[in-house]
Amino acid sequence: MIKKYEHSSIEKKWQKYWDEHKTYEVKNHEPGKENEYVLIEFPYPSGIGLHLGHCRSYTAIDAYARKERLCGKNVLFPFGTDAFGLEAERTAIREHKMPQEIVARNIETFHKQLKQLGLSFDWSRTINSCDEEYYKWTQWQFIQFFKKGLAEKQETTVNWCPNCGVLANEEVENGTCCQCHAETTQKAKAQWVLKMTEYGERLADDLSKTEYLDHIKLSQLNWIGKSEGVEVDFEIAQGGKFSIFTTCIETIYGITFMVLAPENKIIDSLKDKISNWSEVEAYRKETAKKSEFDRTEMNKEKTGVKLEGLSAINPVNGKAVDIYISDFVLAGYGTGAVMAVPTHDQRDFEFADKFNIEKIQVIDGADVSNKAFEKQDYLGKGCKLINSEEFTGMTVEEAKEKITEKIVKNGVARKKLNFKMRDWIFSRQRYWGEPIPMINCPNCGWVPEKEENLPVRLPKVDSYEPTKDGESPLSAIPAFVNCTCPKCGAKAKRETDTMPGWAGSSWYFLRYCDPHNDKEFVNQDALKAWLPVALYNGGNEHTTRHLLYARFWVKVLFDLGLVPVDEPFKKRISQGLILGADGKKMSKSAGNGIDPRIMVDRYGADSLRLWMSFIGEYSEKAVWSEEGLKACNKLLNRIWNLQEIVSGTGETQELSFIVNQTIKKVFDDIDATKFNTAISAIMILVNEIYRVNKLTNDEYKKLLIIISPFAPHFSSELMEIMGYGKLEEVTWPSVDEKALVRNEIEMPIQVNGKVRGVIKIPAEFSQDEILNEAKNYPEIAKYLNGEIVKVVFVPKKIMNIIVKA
RNA sequence: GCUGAUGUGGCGAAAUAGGCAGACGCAAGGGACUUAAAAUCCCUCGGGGUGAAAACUCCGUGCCGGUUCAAGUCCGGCCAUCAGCACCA
Repeated sequence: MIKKYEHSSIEKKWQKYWDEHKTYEVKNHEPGKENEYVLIEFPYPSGIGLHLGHCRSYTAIDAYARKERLCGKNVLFPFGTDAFGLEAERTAIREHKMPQEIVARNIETFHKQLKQLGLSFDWSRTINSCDEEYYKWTQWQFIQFFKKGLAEKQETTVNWCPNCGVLANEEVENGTCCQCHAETTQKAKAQWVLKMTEYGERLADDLSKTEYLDHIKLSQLNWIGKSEGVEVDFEIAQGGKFSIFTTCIETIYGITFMVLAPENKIIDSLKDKISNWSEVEAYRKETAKKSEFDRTEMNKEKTGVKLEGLSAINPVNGKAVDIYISDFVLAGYGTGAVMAVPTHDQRDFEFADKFNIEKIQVIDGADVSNKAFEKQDYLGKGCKLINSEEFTGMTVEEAKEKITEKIVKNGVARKKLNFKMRDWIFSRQRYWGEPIPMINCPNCGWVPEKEENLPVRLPKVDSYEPTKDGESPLSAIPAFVNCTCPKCGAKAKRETDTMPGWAGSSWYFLRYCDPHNDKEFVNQDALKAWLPVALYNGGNEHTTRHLLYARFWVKVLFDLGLVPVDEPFKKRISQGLILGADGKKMSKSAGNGIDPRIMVDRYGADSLRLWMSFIGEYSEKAVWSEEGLKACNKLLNRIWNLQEIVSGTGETQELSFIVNQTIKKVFDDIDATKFNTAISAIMILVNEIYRVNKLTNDEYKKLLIIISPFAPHFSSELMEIMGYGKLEEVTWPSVDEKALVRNEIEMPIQVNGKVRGVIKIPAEFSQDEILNEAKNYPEIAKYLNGEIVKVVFVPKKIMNIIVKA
C-alpha cells in the first residue's frame, strides 16, 4: 500500500533541501555547459505580498528555466526587487514610517512567499535597487552619460502632477498621472534630461534584431514614432525666418497659410511687427494655462489668432501667405511650426473653414469640398499632382522626390527624421530615489561628484514628504546641499533632485551577472558570459516605459564600450492578466481577489504551478477557477498513484509511441512558451497509461522528469521514493525517433471533400493501393458510385476522391 | 479617428506549413465501489432531423462573399469586443 500524496510536508522538505544545498546557485562559467540567461522583471515589493499575477509569470518562467537546466544548460535565473520610486514612498507616508523600513520588511515577505512556490532562483545573486552598493553604480553610470554629453540640465516645459511633481511623457495617461491619476498640467522647470531622441532611429531600427512578440515591437515603434520628412525654411516678408517640418512635401504648392505653436520663440522676436500683439499675448496666456489633456482633446473646435502684419513666403513659388498661431501645433514636436494645406490635411481644412482661408487642391483623385484628401488615402494609388507648376502631372511619389531635390539644392530645405518620442526627463523632486550625483559650481557650472566619493548617499531625514513648492525635500537639508566643487574647490551646491523610478530598473539585469562587485559596475567577462538575455518576461504595462528605457540605456553603455551587446533582450514575452472568477479584474473593492497562499495551503504549490500554466495561453488573459486548480491536483494524484502499477524496466510496447511523442511535445511546447498544451500532453499520456494499465520504472522516471518543471517538489519526492536519483542529476529524456515512426497509419478518406471513413493502412502504401483499400470499406464505397474524376493525395495526411455522379 | 489583437460547444480552451473542427480540462448526466457521503475508476456530452436502438443524415469556428479537391486557417467587405496611441504636421 502506497502513502497518500501529502503536498504540504513534501514541499517544505524540498524547499529546505534546495536552500541548504544551494541547488540553483550558478557560476558564470561551467565547463562543458552552454550559458543561458532567463529573466523575469524584478518586482516592486508591495506590502500585500505575492498576488496571482506573480504566480502565473514566475512559475511559468521557472518551468522554462528548469527545463533548460534539464537539457544541460547553465542557466542564470536571478531575482531582485525594485524598491525605489513613488509607490514605496507613498506607502511609507501613509504608514508614517521611513521607506527604508517598509522596504526591508516587504522584501523579507516576498522572499519567503517566493520560496513557498518552489522557484529555482539563484538567491545568492539577489539585488535591490535602493541598496547603496547598487545605486552607487546607477549614479556612476549617470556620470558616464553626463561625460558623453547625453545628460543635460535643460529648461523645459514638463508634465506636472500636483502630487507627484514632474512626470515623464511615458508617465502621463490621458492627461492624468499614471500613479495617482491627478490631472497634470504643463510647467516650465529646469530638469535633467537624458537625450533619448539621439537614439530614436536605432531604438526603432534595431527592433528587427530582436524576437519580441509582434505587438510589443509595434507598440514600441508607435511610441518612438519615427517619421521621415523635410525641414523647409520660410522667409518672413517683414524680416526673419522660421522652419517647418513636413512629411508631405508634395503638397507644398497647396499652402494657403502657416501656423506656429503659441510657445514658439520666434513670435517674441517679431513682436514689433505684429499689430494685434495684445490679442496674441492673450491667446498665448490662455494656452499656457491649459492642461495637456484639454489641449489634446480631439474633435475640439480649432482656435487661433492671426499674426496681423506678417506674411510668410513659400520658397517654391514666392507666394505670400498669412501666419497664425494655434494650440493644435505642438511646441515640442518638429520645429513647432507647420505649413498648412487645407485640401490635404483635415486639421488644416477645419482651421481654414473657421478662419475663411482659401483652399487649393494640388493632388488629383478626390473631391475636397467637404473634407481633405489625406496622405493615407492618396499614397500608393498613382495619384497625380495638379496646380504645381513643373511638377504638375507627376505621381505623388515622383513629386516627393523631385520637389525635395529642388529645394534642397536651393539651400532652403534638408531631409530630416523626427520622433514623437521625447528626451527622457530624469529629475524628480522626491526623496525616495537615487540622488543625482551632480554639483553646481559658480565657476565651473555642472560638475559630477568624484567617482571615488560615490555613492552620494540619500540622507536619513525626519521628514521626507514632498514640498508644497515642488522642490525636492533634499533642498531643505543644508548639510546635503552645501559642498565644494570637485574641480576648483569653490563653495558649491549639490543637486537635490533624485532619479525617476525607472533608473535602477534600466540596468539591473546587467548587475545580476556580477552582483557583488565593488570595483566596477559589472565585470566585462561576466557580461560576456551571459548577455544577451535569452528570454525576458514582464508586464505589458512596461512595453513603452521600462523596456524602452532599458534598451536606450544599454545602447549608450555599448557606445561607451561598457557592455558587449547593443540589444539587451533577445526575446520578450508578457503574461496575460488573471481575472477573478466573475471575469472582472481582481480588486479589493470587487471582492473577487484570490490569495495564492490559501491555494498553496489547500492544494500545494505544485498544483497551483500546474494550474497557472494550464489555465490558458500564457500571453492571454485568463479567468480564475478553483475547479481548474482541483483538476491539476487530481493529475498529480493520478501520477502519484501510478506507483502501484509500476514494475520492471525497459518499455511497454503499447506506450512506446506515446511516451516518446509526449517527451517531444512537452519539450517543444515549453520552448515555445505554450505551457498549457505541454500540460495537456502530459494528461493525455497519463490517461493512456491508465487505459493500458502497465508502466515500467524507466517510463515512470521519464514521466516524472518531464512534469518536474511544473511540479518540482512532487517529482523530487517521487524520484526519491522510487530510487531514481536526484532531479538535479538527471537530464531531459531523449526521444527515440524510431519509436515515433509508425508502420501502420490511419488515413481519413474524403469523397467530394467530405470525410467518409478512416482506413488503416501500412505507412508506405501508394496512392493506388490506398484507393483500392478504401473501396473495401463499405461506408466509403457507397459514395463511389460514379466516375472518379480526380484523386487528391497528401501522403500520410489525407486522400480526397472526386466523384462525378 | 488611427493602429493592433481577438471572435470556435454550457464554460476555459486545442488544431506545426490550407488536410478528420472541438484535443485536454471544467461543469452536467449516467454507471461501478460504498450503509452513506467524499475520494477514486468507467461511460456519455456542438446543434437539428429520421430512428425503439444501433445507426444514418444535414448544419456548424462573429456575418456576407471569394479562391481551392479541401478554409477556423488564405483573400475582399462588414459587425462586435478588447488594448495601445490620440491634433505628431
